[in-house]
Amino acid sequence: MTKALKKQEIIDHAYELFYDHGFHATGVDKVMADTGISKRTLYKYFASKEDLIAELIGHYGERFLSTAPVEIARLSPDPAGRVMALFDFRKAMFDEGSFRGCFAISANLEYSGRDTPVQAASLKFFETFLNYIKSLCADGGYKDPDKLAGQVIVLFNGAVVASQASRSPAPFDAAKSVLAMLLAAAK
Amino acid sequence: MTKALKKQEIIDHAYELFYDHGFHATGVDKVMADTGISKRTLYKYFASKEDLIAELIGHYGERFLSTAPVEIARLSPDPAGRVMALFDFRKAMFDEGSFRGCFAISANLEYSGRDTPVQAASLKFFETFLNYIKSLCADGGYKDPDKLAGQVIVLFNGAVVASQASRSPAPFDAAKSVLAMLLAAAK
DNA sequence: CTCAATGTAAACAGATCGGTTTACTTTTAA
DNA sequence: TTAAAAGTAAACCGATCTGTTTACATTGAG
Repeated sequence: MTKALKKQEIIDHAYELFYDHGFHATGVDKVMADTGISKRTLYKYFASKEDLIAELIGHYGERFLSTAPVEIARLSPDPAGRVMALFDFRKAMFDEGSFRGCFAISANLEYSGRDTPVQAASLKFFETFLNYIKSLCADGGYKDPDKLAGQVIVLFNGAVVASQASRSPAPFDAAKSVLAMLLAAAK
Repeated sequence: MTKALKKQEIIDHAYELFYDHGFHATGVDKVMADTGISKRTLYKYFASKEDLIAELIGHYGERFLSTAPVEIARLSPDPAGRVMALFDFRKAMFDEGSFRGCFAISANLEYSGRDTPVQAASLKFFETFLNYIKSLCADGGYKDPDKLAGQVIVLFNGAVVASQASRSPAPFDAAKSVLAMLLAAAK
């Protein structure tokens, strides 16, 4: 097995464990056991637990960018409808139980207040995500797409967090009703 | 010192520690040492660490309800302006560095996916908070205050989380601009 | 004054934490 | 074939985790 594959294997297992059980609550021993590797190997690929988590956030971002745009374009062939489709996309994942909240938000809050690689990685993700929303707004032909994107991301984060906390996709409906107004005004 | 005072002392110290350093990252030993009590005393007042955290969420809610309405009424003598004043109230705390995110959201996310007293307590807080927003909407004379409150809380949570993650009050401005539209439409 | 309640300090339990290191085996590529 | 690279298992480090228990001191109300 090549280096890259081994590393990817660690990432895949660690990603699921941290996502499901939290960051401080999941020890590196669990990651080792789950992946089936020794501690030495783990620390050959990652300098520290926090560095591993930072890389996982990058992995989360890449996964999002490689799946969301395709699915969103499928949901709305019309570019103008894709901002709304972003919300439908996430809501659908909540409905089917495959969305467990935003990995980057969860990581950021759990390491909140400190300066760690985790903070840097999550801030980078937020920037990437905001840029994606900006592109959706611009391509949709909306006025002042940068300002609109800033409003949309707040709405989106609120829906994600509330859905995760309440284990219900209902907050997405409230968010979508606000978004509809926002989009109508920016048409 | 009476029972109630002793318990309150534990709560006060534990509240600060968990707020600043996170829940799993803060051990009960730290709470003991900081409060200046023995482990036996701690476990006399609280059955477990998770029960302690659940009570802290209740404490967070009480603290909010005993301070926010007063300050918000001061910020906006006109009831119609108090929904917006809620956002100004929190934004001001971010500006002065005294707001560290929502205690209940942080706790809920860190214990996400499991069924603990922490979940129950945070859900109860969200309900209390939503009811407060509903009362602000109703007293402000807005149409369909229950629906409006559901939209407002999503917006609010999004601003809180984004501010905490980015350590900037800027998301509150985006949220406020959306809220202004929302309130205008519900006038 | 006395006795029960409340507190303390500290040992103990068994487990886990992140991280390093040693000794040995397997794989892989020249 | 051989030597380097990469892997393993496991001991070790010092610290921490939640929670229980024991033995003793303080306190306060009747």
